[in-house]
Amino acid sequence: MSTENEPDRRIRADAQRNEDVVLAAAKELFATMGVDATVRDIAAKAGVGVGTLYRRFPKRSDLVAAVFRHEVDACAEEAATLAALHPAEEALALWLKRYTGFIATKKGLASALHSGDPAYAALPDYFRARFEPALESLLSAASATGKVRTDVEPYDLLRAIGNLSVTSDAEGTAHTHRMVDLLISGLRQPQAS
Amino acid sequence: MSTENEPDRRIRADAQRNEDVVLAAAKELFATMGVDATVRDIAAKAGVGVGTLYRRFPKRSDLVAAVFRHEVDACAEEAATLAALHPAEEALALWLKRYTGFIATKKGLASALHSGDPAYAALPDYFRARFEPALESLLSAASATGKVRTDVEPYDLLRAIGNLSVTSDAEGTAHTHRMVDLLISGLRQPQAS
DNA sequence: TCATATACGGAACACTGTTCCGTTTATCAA
DNA sequence: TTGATAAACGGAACAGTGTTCCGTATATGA
Repeated sequence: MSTENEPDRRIRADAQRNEDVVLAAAKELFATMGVDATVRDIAAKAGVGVGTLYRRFPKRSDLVAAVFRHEVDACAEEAATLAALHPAEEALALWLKRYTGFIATKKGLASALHSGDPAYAALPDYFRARFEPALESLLSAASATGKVRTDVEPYDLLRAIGNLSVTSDAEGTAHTHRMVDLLISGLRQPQAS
Repeated sequence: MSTENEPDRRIRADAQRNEDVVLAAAKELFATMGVDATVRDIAAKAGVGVGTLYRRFPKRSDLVAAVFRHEVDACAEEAATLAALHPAEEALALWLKRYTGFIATKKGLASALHSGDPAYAALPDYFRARFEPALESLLSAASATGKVRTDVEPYDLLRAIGNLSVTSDAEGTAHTHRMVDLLISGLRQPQAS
């Protein structure tokens, strides 16, 4: 229901190409200039007109949401990659660090998310739907090795890291990383209370 | 250093009057329409031109900050009033409820506060400077009656209520009030762990 | 009463997000 | 290969912000 696959009408090649290039430009500008980057700047960086951008993303917030979903996907998919390349326990730790990095880049979005804009209403669910299974599989694989505690709910862990990342000012990310390290080493003591 | 008192030049009477009326209009519009209320709307409601408004508040955010400080003052001053009218233990409980109500109206501001706008940078300190002594005196008076625990830091309590108030959606304020009630009754058990 | 520093009002400016529409182009059947 | 045409493109124009400017009005103190 999301992307039309029916043979009725295929999306035109140039349209698809422009959608990709706009997403890439938006992602980069959001990262460097913050979520307040201008629609005009994004269109210019993508090398398209604003009309083209608006055809695919009728509201500015649609573009923000699309970039967000893309980045959630990228981070979630890395769980499988890490699981394939590392021992379960290590993969878990590596992904949690990766996730912490992801959260750190979402400072600007946090306020937008709670802004009541209906365009963002679905994002929290998307966030959970993608991340919870990803962490779940890492966590259960790690638990199976016996070296990691088994009594931790994936969603609690996701939230805990999110809350630890709510720091007001500079030097905060260092603090966050120390606390997350603590959390990870806590995980490594199987079943201690 | 904040408001000129020196006899050099007194502020003109009409200017003072307009400042008051603008603040009142802004306070009401922020309450009813949210912090996104328009500068034009505020000026219109106050019955002044935008130029007049900008003379006193050079940035929109200055106006937001001024209203915020006014409301912090009002809430903080109520601590003394309640202390004069009620037994210490009761005054504490009443003020904490009042404070919870204050926090509830600051949803829209929360995102602005963390937005990095330098106009808001001083607000957290102002918040703490006004509220911490207010709660401190209520708390120590209540502790003196022996009916309230003595091992609670005022700032921790302020923050705890603030965090409890971070609810995502509807039905949230009911939940917040239940949790704050719990907190208050917890305070009433002297020195239990 | 008058000179003047101060303050006032609101048109105009700059910069947003968004819409509109004449022009261009990818697609596909003949 | 070639048209016909639906789809997509670009960017000027619109609407709604915050902010500035400046000619006019007025409170103040001598």
